[in-house]
Amino acid sequence: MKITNRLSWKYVRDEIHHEILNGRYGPGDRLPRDADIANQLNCARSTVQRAMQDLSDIGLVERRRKGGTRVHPEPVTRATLDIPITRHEVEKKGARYGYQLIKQEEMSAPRTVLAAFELTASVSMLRIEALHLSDNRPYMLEDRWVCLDTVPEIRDVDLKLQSANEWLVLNRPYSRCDLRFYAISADQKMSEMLGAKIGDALLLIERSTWIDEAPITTVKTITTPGYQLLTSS
Amino acid sequence: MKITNRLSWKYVRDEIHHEILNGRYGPGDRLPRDADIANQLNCARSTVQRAMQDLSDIGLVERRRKGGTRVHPEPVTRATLDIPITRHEVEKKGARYGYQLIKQEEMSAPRTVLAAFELTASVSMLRIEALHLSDNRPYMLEDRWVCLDTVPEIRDVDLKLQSANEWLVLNRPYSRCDLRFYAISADQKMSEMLGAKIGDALLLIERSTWIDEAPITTVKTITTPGYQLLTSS
DNA sequence: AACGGTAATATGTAGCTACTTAAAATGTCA
DNA sequence: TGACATTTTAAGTAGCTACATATTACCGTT
Repeated sequence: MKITNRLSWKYVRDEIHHEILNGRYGPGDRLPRDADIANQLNCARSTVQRAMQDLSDIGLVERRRKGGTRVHPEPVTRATLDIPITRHEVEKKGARYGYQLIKQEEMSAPRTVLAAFELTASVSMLRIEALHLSDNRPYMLEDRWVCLDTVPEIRDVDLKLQSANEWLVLNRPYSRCDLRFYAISADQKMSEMLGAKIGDALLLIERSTWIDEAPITTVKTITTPGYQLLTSS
Repeated sequence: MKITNRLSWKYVRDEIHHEILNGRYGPGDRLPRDADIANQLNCARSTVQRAMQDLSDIGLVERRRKGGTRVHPEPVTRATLDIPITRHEVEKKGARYGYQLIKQEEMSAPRTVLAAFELTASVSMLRIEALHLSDNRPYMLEDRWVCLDTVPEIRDVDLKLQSANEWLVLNRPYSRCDLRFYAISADQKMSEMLGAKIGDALLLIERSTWIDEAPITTVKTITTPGYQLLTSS
């Protein structure tokens, strides 16, 4: 006959969430103190704390010491994106993954690349161009720069066999990652590589990673026409 | 002389993170049990639990009851995007925000819109076209559908004064939000509205929201040429 | 009224215990 | 050997206490 009369913190979280959804509390409104909510719901303060922390994480409420908790006055749509290794992305769709190394050369990084890393002095990098394939059709074009100071071992990797994308993700975890999304028109070269028409609108994903303060890699991922990026949740 | 010899869970988290970054544990490797780590670092298991939970949230490790903790075997790049109310976005850049209602009409939702909500039967919706301005220049074109069953009050809102974007976000919190990003070429109408050239590549953000199971709104946000979406962190 | 120091207070964190639960590992029987 | 039941294990959760810390709020001085 022992029913679980303990409240889970998720229950508490959803309870508060509903009160906000129902309009009981609107943007900017202050919520009761954790202790009062705990008392009201007959649970421990730590349970309310966990619930509130979660609501704070998703951007629904704002919490400050002594200031209390209030509904976020400027609601934002917060979304989580998962960007997998390209090979996994293709294989998850049930397609056969393929990969072509187009170019690989050591050279000094141009200004635009240095800018992505917030660097001023020039450094030596490995430039890699590669094409990812799905069922033998072009899927993604990647234009990558790898910092040789930070990742000298990349010189010894045979990038004809394994993509730099995969090697780096598996062997060089990062501590910081900046992402940037925008649209570009396919130029002559891109259209050839991707099997698109010149002028086609393409989604471009730019990603730069660091390990602590040291730059690892920056890559422009150019997708085929019609490619869509979806949120994970 | 009382120095804080207690370890914060963030310290523990970073400690474990570093061990993964340093290659001590690679993708797929199993980490010690929480209790052992706690013992080793001389802290409580609950502290390790919090640290691990965080590492699990960012997708670095995978945890399962009895199975233990292991480094995620297929590392993903997990990013968080914040999409603010358009007016706030413009004002944060120091520009003056403007807004124009282009069209507003009640009609039955077309198939594409129903699809976004995973609906089959047709429902009555309010279609809204509007243009957001930054310093009197076009900034974003929004093409929106609002479900009148779920949000009948929208009929009484003067959308010439306040954008549906802002009214909805402030008054209609959602419990589910799907996002979709892709690139399109500007057609005749878009180019006129946004002051772009026909064929320009534009980033399109599609967003659909629900409250519980009920659809609220779906909107296509068409940005001006060169618009970039950045991660928040 | 402006300023500055101090007290009050709500959240944040750490540690402990006790119990729950999912799932892996093991054992049992056909 | 394979299918199924049982045990064991490691993470997950809840509750409590104690203390830390960031602000706000208050009060007294000028």
